[in-house]
Parts: sequence; structure tokens; C-alpha cells
Amino acid sequence: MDNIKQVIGVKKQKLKKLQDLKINPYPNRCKRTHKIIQLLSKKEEYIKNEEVVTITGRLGAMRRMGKVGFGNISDESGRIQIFVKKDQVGEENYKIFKLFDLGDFVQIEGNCFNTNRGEFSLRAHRVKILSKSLLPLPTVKEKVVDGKKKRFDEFSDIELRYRKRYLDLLLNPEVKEIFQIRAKILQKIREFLNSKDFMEVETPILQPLYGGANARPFVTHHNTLDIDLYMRIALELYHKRLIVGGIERIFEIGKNFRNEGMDRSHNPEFTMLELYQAYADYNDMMDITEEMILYIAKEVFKTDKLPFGDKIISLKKPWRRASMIELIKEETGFDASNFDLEKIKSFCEKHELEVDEKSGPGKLIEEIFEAFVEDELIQPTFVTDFPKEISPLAKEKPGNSDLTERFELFINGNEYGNAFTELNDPVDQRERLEAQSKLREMGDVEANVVDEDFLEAMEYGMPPTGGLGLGIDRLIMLFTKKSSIKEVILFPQMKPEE
RNA sequence: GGGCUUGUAACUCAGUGGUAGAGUAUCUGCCUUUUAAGCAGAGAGUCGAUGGUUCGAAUCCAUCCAGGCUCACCA
Repeated sequence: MDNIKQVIGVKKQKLKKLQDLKINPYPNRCKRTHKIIQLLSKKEEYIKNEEVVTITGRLGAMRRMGKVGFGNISDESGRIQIFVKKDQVGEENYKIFKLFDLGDFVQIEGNCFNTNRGEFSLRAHRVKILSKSLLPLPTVKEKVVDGKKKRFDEFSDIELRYRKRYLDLLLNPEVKEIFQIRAKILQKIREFLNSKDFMEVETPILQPLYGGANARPFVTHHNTLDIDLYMRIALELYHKRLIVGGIERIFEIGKNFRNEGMDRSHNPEFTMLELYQAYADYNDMMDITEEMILYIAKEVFKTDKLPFGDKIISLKKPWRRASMIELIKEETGFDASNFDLEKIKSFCEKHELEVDEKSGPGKLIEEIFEAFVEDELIQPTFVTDFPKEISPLAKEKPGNSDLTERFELFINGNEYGNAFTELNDPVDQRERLEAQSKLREMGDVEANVVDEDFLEAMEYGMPPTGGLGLGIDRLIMLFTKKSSIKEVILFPQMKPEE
């Protein structure tokens, strides 16, 4: 018999022994008078008044010696040592205690005291099983060396951590902190936007047509309607319909689904914040982005600086605003402002950038930007005025038909958001979507599709509008200093195990 | 998809051609203030999978599976 089966067998035997003692290993009721943190925060008081308290939690380490035993009990709030003495709890209760395994949920009634070694502990008067575990938890031990906790046999296999996130959360306390921060940031975003009179909305995830971004969708099928539906790749087109409908400020925090590769900054489903504001433009979107991220930093982290290795990122306003063309010129000396296809191509070839014959000057300018500029943008920077060619939903820049009023936000070399003065000219919008559609026919699987229903909404009239999309997962990565998106998503997509 | 790299007990890892190892966990015994408890003993493995080379493979080779880093792709 292999090891794990043997361990499970032992645990099942113990469960049976409990049942033989007429003890329900999974009782319906339990009792808790105190969270562990309450005891820990007023140690002297609880020792002095000898109050009888009842705690519940999962059993961690066990140190048993003959007629006395120690164990650690953890609830969500903290961890405390328990001390179980045969003379104290009695024969019957001690028998139950001996049937406890690591990982079991238990209830301990007792009073607080300090052990000879000075550790604050709970002296058990009565013990009770709340839930028997049948699988052994990986064992992580820790020792305090020079005031620092040193871990042994850490549960550190990255693949296992993601596949069995519950174990990760249980065994690596810092993981929970990341998701607490995530929750807090989301809460602060909502707080901030609500204070600015933005209304939170929910729009369809299952869509008859998809749009609002360049990406391949997931396809699914509705049985009763007998039609294919797409999982949304962006929130944009439905939000604009709401702006048409007269709601002036809206936002949604929701999942997008893109059927593309996965790596440390891409998960097939990811969380986006999109917001739209009528009677506003991309300058307003820059203001609100700046203000919101600074608000998060101050509210959640009480700072306006993010240290990154030897760099310090300052979130103090104002952030730099510079056009893509300007930044390219700054980094490379190359002036692309005239959109001269031949000159741009020869620049690309000189620098060994791949040139797709189908690419226009706008697409190539973006490639030059990605190759030379992106990584240099450490301090928060709004990169503005994107080529129109690659911005089918953004409004043209007045006086320059090659450019649009669009920006992307870069911090520490990564992209965090995308925003524009939204295109609200229905004729222009139709032309641009049809141009995308042509790209599609030429084989660009990520080009937008023509959404007649959306175009019709545009034709009824949309006010001048600013729109913003922010990648929430990446924002969490920034604030928690994680380099993998899997660290900030509770259940990241994994390949199936063989 | 390319390059590099990892996969050995439930967990963390040694083991580079000659009988599968350690610590933790589990079990047995001793132990009434321990804390990575201790001491003594025991059980526990398809060495990621499949082929191949070899008298002999965890080890060498090939392919595949699942990770990680990195480059490419990708709003």
C-alpha cells in the first residue's frame, strides 16, 4: 500500500474510533466565544481574569508527550497554542484529543496562561472535533530565528499552489494578503467612482457579436435559441449604448475573455474596469486615471510612491503626458510625424523590426514605439495621440487626420490602460468598422466585426464622450509587486493535468 | 512557437550507469510546560509517460505530458 493511502487509512480509522465513542466527527453545531486575535490582543487581561473562552479553528502543529500535548490552532484571525493535559480534560476528552489529526477543525474551551517557556497559550478544559480531515495537509514548519520567521518544507511548488489554491491560502499566509489587497483596491475604486457620480452597471458577457478590442473571442452556443454566442472581449460597445441612453457617467468592473496565449501578464479571463463619461474627452480621462490611482495608493497603502528594486515610482500628480511620435523621436531621434510609409519602413528594416507588407505607417509606428519606448517608461506616463489606423473607436485629432485622441498609460514599462475621446460620428464609425472588416477578410482574425446594432445606436446620437479601460489584474500586480498575473488571480487558467 | 530549465515518498529535496535515499508527515514505544519538541524503531516509491541504447537506466538518447524563466506573438 502506498504512503498516502496508508495515511488516509489511518485518518479514516480515527474517524471510525470517534464514531465508536458516539462522537459525530461532523457536528452541525459549534460554539465560538472568541476569535483568536481577541485573545492575542489582550493577553495579560485574559490570563489575569481566567475567563473561560471557546475558540474554533484548524489544528496545525502537534507536539504530544505522554499525558500532555501541545498544538496550534488557527482561525482566520490568528494562531494560538493550545495545551491539553490529561489530568485537566479528563480521560474521555484526552482520548478524543489523541484522535485529532493535523488539519482537523476543532473547538477548544479553556483559559489563557503563559507556559514555562513564556508562550501565551490556551489551557484546554474541553475539546471537540468539528470536522475530521481525511487528506493530510503538506507540513510547513517555522522557527523564529533572530526575530524572523524561517520556514521549512514550504509549500512552494508553483504549479501545485495554483492548482490547489486552497492549500496555498492555508499554508502561505502572504497569499491571502494579496487577495485582501485586491479586494481593498476594488472597494476603493468603487468608492472613488461613486463619489464622482459614476453609476455601476452590468452588461452582457454572452454577446451575439463581440467588439471593442482586437482579440479572438471564445465561442459558445445557446441551445434554445440555437445560435452561437461570444464571450465578451471588452465592455466598450454596450457602455456606449448606455451613454446613448442618457446615462452620463457609468462604469463596470468585469471579466473579459480573450482566446489568446497565456503568459505572465495574460490570463484568458481577466478583469477590466471600463468607465465612460459624457461631455468629456481624453484629457478628462487622464485626469481621472491619475486621481484614481493616486487615491488607491493613498487609501490602501498610505503612500504616493512605489519602490521597485532600485527605482522609485512616484504617483504624484501631474504625470507626464507625451505623444507617441514625440516619445519615439526622443528615444530614437526618428521623426515619424509625416507618416511617410517608405521612410518608416526603412527605419524598421534598419533596426531589424519585422515589417508585415500589409502594415500601414500607423501600425509600424506602434511597433517602433513598442520596440524602443515602452520599456523606458518607468514613471507613470500617458502616451497620447495614437495613429488612427490602429484606433478604430477613437476620435480623430483635430488638425491631424493621421492621429486620434487616444492614450495608453504606462508605468514601469507596462501598459495599464487605454482611453480615448470616443468616436461619436456614426458615418465615420461605420467606415472604420468596415475597414476593420476588410482586414478581417484579409485574414486578420483579431480585427473588429461590424456591429449593426451598435452603429444604429450611434446614429441615434451619442454625446461627446471620454472612455477609459484599466486592466485591474495588472494594476493589482503593480501594487503588490507581483510579476505574474497568476499571483493575483485566485484560480488562474491552467492546462489540464494528464 | 524558439532557447534554457524542472519533474524522485503526501511536502521539501539529495542521488549523473551498478541493491531507490534524507528530513518532515504517518504508525509503534517512552515522555505531564513543548514549540522546526526529543529519543528509539517501522511502514511508505510506476524515480512525469512511452520507446530506445546497455549485461544493467532515476542517471545516456528520442518523443510526448505538465511546470518555470526568457524571447517571439498578442491591445
